[in-house]
Parts: sequence; C-alpha cells; structure tokens
Amino acid sequence: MKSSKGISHNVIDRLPRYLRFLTDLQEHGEERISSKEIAEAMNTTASQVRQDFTIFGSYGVQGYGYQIDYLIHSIKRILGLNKKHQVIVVGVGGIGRALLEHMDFESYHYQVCAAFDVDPDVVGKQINGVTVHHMDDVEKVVGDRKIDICMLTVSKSAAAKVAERMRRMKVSGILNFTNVELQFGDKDIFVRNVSLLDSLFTLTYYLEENNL
Amino acid sequence: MKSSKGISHNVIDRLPRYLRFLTDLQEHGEERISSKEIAEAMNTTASQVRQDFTIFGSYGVQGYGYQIDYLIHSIKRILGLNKKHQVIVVGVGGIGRALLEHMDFESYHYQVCAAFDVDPDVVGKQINGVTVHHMDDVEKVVGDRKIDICMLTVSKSAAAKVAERMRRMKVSGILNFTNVELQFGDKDIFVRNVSLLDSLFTLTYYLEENNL
DNA sequence: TAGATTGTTAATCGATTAACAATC
DNA sequence: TAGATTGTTAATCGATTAACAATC
Repeated sequence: MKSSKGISHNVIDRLPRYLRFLTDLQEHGEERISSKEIAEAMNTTASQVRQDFTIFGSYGVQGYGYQIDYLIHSIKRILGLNKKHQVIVVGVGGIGRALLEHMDFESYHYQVCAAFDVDPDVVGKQINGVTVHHMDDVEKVVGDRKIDICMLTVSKSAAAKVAERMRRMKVSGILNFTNVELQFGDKDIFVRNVSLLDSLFTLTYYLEENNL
Repeated sequence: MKSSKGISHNVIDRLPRYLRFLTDLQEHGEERISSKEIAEAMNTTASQVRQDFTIFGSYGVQGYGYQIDYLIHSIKRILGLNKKHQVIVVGVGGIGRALLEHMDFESYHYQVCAAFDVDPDVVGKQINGVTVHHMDDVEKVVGDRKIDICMLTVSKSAAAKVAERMRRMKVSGILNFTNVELQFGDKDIFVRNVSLLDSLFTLTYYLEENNL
C-alpha cells in the first residue's frame, strides 16, 4: 500500500516505533544516536533506518549521527503531531470508556472535545472531564467545529451508519475499533482499522505454527 | 518479517480479515465465492487471494470457487482457532477491564481463566465472571495450568518485569497493549505488540499528508 | 462438451540491504 | 587530518501480479 505521496505504508508504520524508542532514550538523558544503534534496538538494519528518515529529509550529521531531540522533533512534525487535533469518541462502551480514561491524548496535542453514546446510563455523565452526549445530538454538539478524528467504538451493527454520518460531518479520519472493515472510496476521509481480535488471531497463529 | 515456516507476516495478517469477511457472507446465507469476489471486497487481486490460500493448501474447486463454510473452517484451522486457548488478563485498568467485559472470547474458544492487578479496589472483584486476583499470587492461582496467552495491559513501568515473569511461567504468547516494545530473543514466547497510540499516529500522518 | 475458476509457474514490481562517496 | 557516520545510488531479495495449464 502506498500513500498519496508514494511513501510506503511500511515506512509510516515504523515512524511511531522510532518515536517511542527515541523518546525513551531522551528520558534517559541520551543526546545522540547512530542509525546502527537504532537498527539494533528496532531489529532491523542501519540502512533501513537511514532510508526511512531520508525519504522525508536530512536529519543527521555525517560522522556524528542523529541529535535525539531534533530527530524526535522531526518525526513528530512528519506525523503531524506538532499540530492540535480535535477528537470525538463515538461509543462509550468498554473500549471507548477505556480510551477516554487512560489514553494519553494531552501529551500529543489531541483534544477530546466530546463523547457520544445512546445508552441512557452513560449519556450526561462526565468521563475524565469529557461530557457524554446522546448520539442524536452529535451534529448539534459539534456545531461548526472542525473534527479531525473520530474514535469509533460502537457496536458492529451501528458501525457503517455512524461512519457515514462522520463522513457527512467532514470528519477527516476514523480510528475504527469496530470489527467492521470500513472502506471509503473517496479521499476526504481516512480510516485506520484497529481490530484487537485480529491481533489475537495472528498471535495465535504463531503459537500454533510453533506448537506452543 | 517471516515466520519460522517462511510464511510472510503480510499473509498471516490478511487471514483474520478474510475470515471476518467470509463470516459476514456466511451469516448472510451465501454458500460460494470466487477469489475475484474476495479480492474486490478486500481491495486486492484475485491472484493474491489464491496465493495466500494455496500456501497452506488447496481449499477451492476449479470452475466453482470456494465453498464458504469449508474456507472458514480451513482458515480457522490455520490460525489455530479450532483449539481451546487458556488466557489470563494481567492489568485490569481501562483496557484490561474493557477486554474482559467486551471481547468476544467465547466464540473463538479462548477461555479467560483469571485476571490480575495490584490495585486493592479491583482485586477480589469479579468482572464478567472472571475473578481478579492480586498480582503477587499469579503463580499460585495459575498453578500447573498451561497458559497460552497473556493479555498484558499493565503500566509502562511494570511491563518489562511482568513480561519476564510470564516467560518464566512458560506462557506461550503475550498480546502486549503496554506502549513498551517487548522483545524476547528466544522462540519460547511470542509477543504481538498492539499500540493504540501508534495507530492514532499513523492515521494522523495520513490526515497531515493530505492536508485534512 | 464449453465455461469458469482454481492452483501454480513466470514476470514484474517494490522494499530492503549493501556499498560507497560525501562530509562533519 | 583521521575516523566516523551520514545520505544516496546500486544490487538483492521478497512480495505481488499476470498468465496459463489443469480440471471441475
């Protein structure tokens, strides 16, 4: 799969992992690192590390390596993490609630402006400072605010309809936790499917394959 | 990345998606399907679909296509979903609790035998029929039962230590929801990292790239 | 039998790795 | 300057796609 700029999805998927590793180093007070060291930590080659970075620009210094602060800053900028993003959570069952309560949105400039559900037991409640509104009011509550990302954690049966509603509201991206694979033909909305069940299945495959 | 049998990780990742699509069809009463139709639904080529299946065996019939029931059965067998798997959930914060409450373990022969945490507020409670024990007692509670999979949802700081403890307990696989990338050198334990934050970041990248 | 669609081999394409000149 | 490590081009490897014979 390639992105519109022709950058392979594999590369994009590695960026958050680099970021995580580098942030750990930074917290331990490290200042510089070489592609070789990154490669060892990430179980890949120095070549791939350098290739991944140079697609986007030149972030290192010959003979020295990479300044960790600057590399972190650069990867964040590539991912778009330097900008603020407005988020809504649609579906406040188990996973939706867990996201609201435990996901570290603030550190990465994501602002959760509202949550939505249909269950009268949760509608009206506040979870971690975010008010849960009734799904019927989603357009009204959002108003003319531009929503960047919808975290979709509704039931399978509601998924497609809610997703279409998000598209009509001009939401830019859906992080889709329902086990329904959403596909939109157009380029106005991006979907990233996250299936916990799929991850469990692939793990199970490797156990099976190795008779564990 | 290749598995020990030399089957690419890409293929393994597609199997649960095929399974999900086919199960939907089955529920709608469909009986047969061609690789061409599967490819259209999955946004790939008929060639790839057939390649993916024939790695494992011959599940179709020339001139007819694939019998959906049999194909589902076969993919489940490949993934190891025909067998029972013993699961423990370690960490009963937001995500751990959500998994216990909402994940459809039973339909796929996963048996959640216990959950663990250190928080006195949850230790001793029952969640969806599963008792939460104190982390200190994990070896005692598990006893000589063989645990196949640990769902790890503890805090970042506890992740590495708990993971090592799982390895010593001969747990076969860890589904790792902590944002700590776990790596084990040996082949006795498999780890599948699931980072919700990483998924959010890659989605954000695509929005950024397309100026959404 | 004729038509359809698989399983499989060959061709293409893209991603990873290796090599090395540039340069700090 | 000498040593180190990047950025980048070329070589290799693997995954996807195309083509077609096998066969239901």
